[in-house]
Formats: sequence, structure tokens, C-alpha cells
Amino acid sequence: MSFDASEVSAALAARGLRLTRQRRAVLDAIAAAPCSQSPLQVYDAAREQCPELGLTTVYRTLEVLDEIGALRRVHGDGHCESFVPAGAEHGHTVVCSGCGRVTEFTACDMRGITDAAALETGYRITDHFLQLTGLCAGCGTRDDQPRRDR
Amino acid sequence: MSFDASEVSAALAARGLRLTRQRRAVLDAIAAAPCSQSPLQVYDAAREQCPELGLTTVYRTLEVLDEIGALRRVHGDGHCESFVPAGAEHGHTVVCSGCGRVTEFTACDMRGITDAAALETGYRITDHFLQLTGLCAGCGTRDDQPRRDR
DNA sequence: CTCCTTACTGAAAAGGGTTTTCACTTTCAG
DNA sequence: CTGAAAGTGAAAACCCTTTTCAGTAAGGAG
Ligand SMILES: [Mn+2]
Ligand SMILES: [Mn+2]
Ligand SMILES: [Zn+2]
Ligand SMILES: [Zn+2]
Repeated sequence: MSFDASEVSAALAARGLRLTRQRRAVLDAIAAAPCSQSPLQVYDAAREQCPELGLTTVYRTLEVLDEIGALRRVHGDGHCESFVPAGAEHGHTVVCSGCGRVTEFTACDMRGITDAAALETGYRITDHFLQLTGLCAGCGTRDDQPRRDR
Repeated sequence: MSFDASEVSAALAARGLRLTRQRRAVLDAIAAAPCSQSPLQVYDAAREQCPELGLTTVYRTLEVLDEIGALRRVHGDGHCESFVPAGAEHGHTVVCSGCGRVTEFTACDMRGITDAAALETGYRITDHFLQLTGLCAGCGTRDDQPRRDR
């Protein structure tokens, strides 16, 4: 499932759910942001397109989108309540420590690492969560590092 | 900084902080658990050793331990508020999906993956967060998978 | 040992994000 | 149309976390 109006719509329909005006506003708000957003930030952004939207609906929509796999949760310092569209079926996230921009990448050959971890711990590894931090093209070339706080 | 009474004590002293009876109870509770624990779980466990302990002190102690690098935060489904002792300076965590047991591993050659991600995204990668899921030795051999909910 | 400063503590209150409730509206199949 | 089910926003309830505050423990100086 990737983050795309028609795909999301289909995934919703398959569960007997509907793509309402409010849900579309939430979807658009998430798609438009270069950074991950908290529920409140999504709410603020989506209200520009649908002013009568309620915060409750944002929470409900985020939950639905998460269930159908259209969202990726970004792991931050001590909290995981900010979201980004899931572009690919299996992808991971890079967060820019300069500007907060979030980009997805799909290259992930974990073979070597999971084998080593299995050997070291005795676990049979079945899944992985990986998130990278770095500097985006824009921030990496500047000498000053604009530093953002989340 | 690794999770060890004398090391923690030294790290605290270096900041003019003290290793009180309450903090020791919290420390012991965290060290003893095979799984990651929420602040409330730490509180309950630590009170067996120090019944007059307050929840507030648990939060304050977790914060201090986190600052000196004695804790690892475990990333769960939608929240990151459960803790595990940090055994090594740089280590990662494997969580058993059967019983919840958490084990640390240190093998992590990310070179290949970060290079691929850099190429794909244009970011200069500076750090990584990795957490594996799997079945521990005890759960992996059983046919039934006891399933725990967090 | 006594005095004094600073760290530390728990209870209670405040805070703030999330979920639940509820009356009402929208959508859609028959 | 009509009935059933999904969806909605405001308000209330919830629950986890932080702050406040008055008091307690600890450690250095003398
Ligand atoms: Mn992967
Ligand atoms: Mn590593
Ligand atoms: Zn997380
Ligand atoms: Zn950037």
C-alpha cells in the first residue's frame, strides 16, 4: 500500500470505509509536508483546506491510515507521534538533523546485520526497524547547521 | 556509559548528583527486568524494594539516567516510553515478539546500508537507529507463539 | 559536632495530548 | 424514497507526565 489518493481510496473501500472530504484534507496535508507532522500539525494544515474539520477526526483518520499501511511513524527523541506518508511497501526513513526534512529510501539489505545479531543474541530475526539521521542536500552543503528542535 | 551501579554512581557524582536509596531502587528494578518497562512498571517493581518511592521520583530518575546514557528507549507500536538498561556504549536492541524479552547486540556494520541510503536520498548519513524483532531462544523453538501485547 | 547550602523527595495540583461519548449528518444500497 | 451503516464535531472524560511546594537528607566548612 503506498500513499496515493486512488490507492488509499481503494484500500478504504475494501474495508467498507469511505474517503470523505475530511479524510482527503488530512491525506493532502500529510502528502504536502516535507517534514513529519504531529496530529495537531496535521489538523492545522488540513483545516486550511477543510476549516470545519475536527481534531477528533484527524486522530481517527490517522488511525485508519496507519492500519492500511499508508503512514510511517517517525521515531523521535522520546516520542513517536509524528507521521509521514509511506511511499513504498517496504521503506525506511532518513531525517535531516538540519531542517527536519524526511525522505524515504528502500535500499536495505539487512542480511549481514541480522545474521550477526542472530549469532550474538540467539534470536531468530524476523523484522527490523531502521531510521537514519543525516543532513539533506540543502543542509549538508551549508556550513552553518540551522538546527531544528524536533 | 554502561548500566552498572558503580559507573552510574560515578556518572551521577560527576554532575553533582547523588545515588539515593530511591534511585538505587529504580536502577535495580530496571536491571532486573527481562523486558522493557514503562515508568509505571518501573515504579511498581521498584516499590517492592523501596515502598515509600513516589512516581514523580521515578520520572525524574529515568530522565537523569537517560541523560547520562544509562538507558535505551524501546520503540514500540506507536510509543517509545519503555526502557531497558544500556549495556554497551553503542548497542541495539532485539525484541522477542513471543515473550517481550529484550536483548542487546553490538554487531552493527551499517556501512553498506548507509552508503546505499546516501546514494538514494542525497543525504549525508550521520547516525542510525536500529531495532530488530525476532524470537528468542525460548520462544523460537516452541511451536505455539505465546504472543504478548507490548 | 553544628551550621549552611544544595540536592532530593512525595503529595497534590496542573497540564496536555488522546480517547470516548453522544446527538446529528452523510453516504449508499435496496 | 427509505433504512442501515459510516462518519462527524463538540464536549467530557481519561490518563500519563510535569510542575509546585513544603519539607527532608546529605555533605562540606568551620
Ligand atoms: Mn528494510
Ligand atoms: Mn549501530
Ligand atoms: Zn519510537
Ligand atoms: Zn535538511
